[in-house]
Amino acid sequence: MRYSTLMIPTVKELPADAVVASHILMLRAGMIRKLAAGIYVYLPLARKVLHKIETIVREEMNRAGAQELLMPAVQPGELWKESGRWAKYGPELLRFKDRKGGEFCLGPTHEEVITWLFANEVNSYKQLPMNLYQIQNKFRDEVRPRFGLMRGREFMMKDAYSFHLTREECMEEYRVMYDAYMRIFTRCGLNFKAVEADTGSIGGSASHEFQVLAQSGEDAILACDQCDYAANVEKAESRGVAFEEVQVGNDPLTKVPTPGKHSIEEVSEFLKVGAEKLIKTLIYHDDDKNFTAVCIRGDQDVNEVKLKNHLDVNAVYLASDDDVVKVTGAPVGFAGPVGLKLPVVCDLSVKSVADGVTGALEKDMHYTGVNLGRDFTAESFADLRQAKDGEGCTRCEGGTLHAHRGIEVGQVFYLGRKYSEAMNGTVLDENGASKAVEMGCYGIGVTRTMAAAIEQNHDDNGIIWPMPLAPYQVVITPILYKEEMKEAADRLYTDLVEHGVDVILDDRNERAGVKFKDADLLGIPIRVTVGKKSIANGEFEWQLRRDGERRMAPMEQMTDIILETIRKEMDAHTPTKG
RNA sequence: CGGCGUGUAGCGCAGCCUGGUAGCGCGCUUGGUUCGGGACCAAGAAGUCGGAGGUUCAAAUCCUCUCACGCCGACCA
Repeated sequence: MRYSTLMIPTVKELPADAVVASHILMLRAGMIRKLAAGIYVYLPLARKVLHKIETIVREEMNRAGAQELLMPAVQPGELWKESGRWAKYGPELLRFKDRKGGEFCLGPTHEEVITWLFANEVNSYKQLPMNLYQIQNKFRDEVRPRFGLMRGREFMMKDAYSFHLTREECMEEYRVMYDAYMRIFTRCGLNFKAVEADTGSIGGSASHEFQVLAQSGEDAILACDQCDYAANVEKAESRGVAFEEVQVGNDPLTKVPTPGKHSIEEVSEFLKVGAEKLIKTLIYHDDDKNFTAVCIRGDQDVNEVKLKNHLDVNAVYLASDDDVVKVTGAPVGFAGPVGLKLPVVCDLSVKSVADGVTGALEKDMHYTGVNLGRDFTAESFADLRQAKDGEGCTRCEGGTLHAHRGIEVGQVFYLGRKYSEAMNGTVLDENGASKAVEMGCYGIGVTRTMAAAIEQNHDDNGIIWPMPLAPYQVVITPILYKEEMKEAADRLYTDLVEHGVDVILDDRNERAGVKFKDADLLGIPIRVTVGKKSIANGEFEWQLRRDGERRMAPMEQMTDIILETIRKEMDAHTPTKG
């Protein structure tokens, strides 16, 4: 394309309300414009990148045997009531009524619709397995959209749903999708990790997230340096302070005054005992205000996702100050399991505390010499603690977990029969018996993937696209678009176009500096500079955006060199045959 | 949802405290000189000062309400 005909409104100044690199750079490079909070227009350059991501996604999904379809963004509330999510999904579900007062929503995801379709159209086990996907805009009314495309309200997503007669077949498909995702993100040229994850509001029981590693990522990940174990911290396990056997001491249970000391640090310092001798007691409640006391060693933190799963509730909330007073009889800071009239669940770390210290359910008082089993009992034990950087790996010998930040660009779920049972997703098996099918679902945030690619690939001058995602592979920059420079640039441009290269000819009547700055900002991987002196020597000057190093090439070889460079760059991101 | 903040030309901002002609930079248009890392000169176009109500002779400026947007936070006893 000729630059002069393209709509690429670049801007020099930093956008006022953008914070992260991808947001700033997409605004500056003329890729996106905000229409409303978390809602963006994708300008031609962004649309091209999205097309490239979509193409990779389609190729790999098709290769894995999935079929593309397209479902409506507008969905009847009826379906959501049937699945139970009309009530459960919360305010993120954008609801509205049609003229007849019928309830609808904008689809944040499509389990309901796909299951409806499946229930109506598929009747026999002979039609299984089946995997259907679409690429479509989703709407989630996020509490706080932020960081440009990283957390938008309307965003492009590839969502796939698979149906199987047995759990085994479903898990097999899960593995196929996992592999397809590995190939997709590899082909996108991204540095990413597949990590074990919690299943969240979608439901189900097995899940991996695909996280693009970047400092600005919203997710925290722990990954082993020895084996391939990696998990979202929400889910991560570590070899930490779990004890099989309860440690019991001999000190008597003693009530001691601890005036005004309510934090772990304060109590620890005041009583001159380490935080690992304290048993922290936190009061949580669920949506129905059922209270539970959670005990954990003082130097550890509760992982609320693990707690939520252990209690098998929709959500857990730390009790308010008032509620704490109501259920423990003492202000915040003095809760303890001894004599507490609430169900107590303990993290495994509590077993390691002998002669511990806890709140005494009385203002300004703590107990010392507290022993599990002797002074209090737990209703249940579970791994409820937050795993931390530097702790041991539970999956291998000697491995250590390290923290990373990640941007979740994809997730695969094993759903089981959650939706099929709720919505008549059944087939007849070979014995003629009706069976609810096993389902999996598999998502990729297409627009977020674009943002993540920029987070991972940029410098002070702009974006540095990996070749597979670059909106254009080559930009030809004539110092002046006239006379011999124009002729040489035009010839090279025509030649590259004929060879199928995605190329921009910067034919604008701008000074060279302007064109260079824009080329860098847009992040085009290869730039050919057409200058008077070099073409007088029969040469083009060219460089890679990645290293900026200037190279010279005989004019007649330029096309071949570019084709070869593109090929190498693409090969570098081609997954090994599998 | 809570806290803080911001809405003035397409973008970035000043003006508001102390009411009285709406301004600067970038961008845009026209002409000219330039031309290897965001040129220069000259002349222009462009704003219901987020919206509604109020105070006042007079409101971008003061008051009330409202909308939109952004940042931070969402509790570890």
